[in-house]
Amino acid sequence: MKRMKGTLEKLFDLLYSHFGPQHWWPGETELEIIVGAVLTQNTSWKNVEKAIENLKRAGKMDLNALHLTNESEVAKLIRPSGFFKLKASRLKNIVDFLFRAGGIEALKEKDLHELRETLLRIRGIGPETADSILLYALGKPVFVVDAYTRRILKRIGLIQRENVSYDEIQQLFMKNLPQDVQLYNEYHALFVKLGKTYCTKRTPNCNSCPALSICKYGKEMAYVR
DNA sequence: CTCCAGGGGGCCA
DNA sequence: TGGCCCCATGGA
Repeated sequence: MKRMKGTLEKLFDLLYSHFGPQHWWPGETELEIIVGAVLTQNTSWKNVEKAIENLKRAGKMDLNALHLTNESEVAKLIRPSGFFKLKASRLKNIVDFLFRAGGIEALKEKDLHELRETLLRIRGIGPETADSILLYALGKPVFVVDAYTRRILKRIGLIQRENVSYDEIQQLFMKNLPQDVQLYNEYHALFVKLGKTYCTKRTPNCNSCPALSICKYGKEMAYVR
């Protein structure tokens, strides 16, 4: 992997000037962000919204309430987000952890590296979910890599292989950009925006993309072999 | 009808 | 490690 200081900043500027600030994560509270991070695993955000709305309406978007609610009841409420039994179990795992940790606020004091490792040990919390929680709920400078990120990087030619690891992509950004929470927040959100709008699987070329300069720009260079 | 969506874990070579 | 399969609803 080559060094590419400057390149990623320019890509960010192109995205930001085209789409503007994204005001992420789409959730009102830290708990809601964490819940959303689990529910959106391989699931469209539209379906996640319905599940979150169900939880709110039932008065369950609250750490204590959620902790006291049994798993099958949670499963019933989050049904629209798919994989509902699996996700009810995963939600219970993270909620129990938060409860035992003394609440979300208490987590912010912990060492970032140790906290990430701890989150990754929870069943159902993988790298993307952990990093989403760290960045968007806890305000830690961690770059989130998701399916859109991969697809966009691949399409504009910044990565060439199909099997570039999560950590490899994350390091690409974190080693070449300042460790800035607000920058990482916007960058990932902008990738999702571009991904949802013009870089889906159903739009395999960039011809309809108004941010075409991004594609042309990326294709001139390859950074990850 | 088929394909896809802001993953993660288990299993096997 | 790396590839496959499973989990499941709702929209295109």
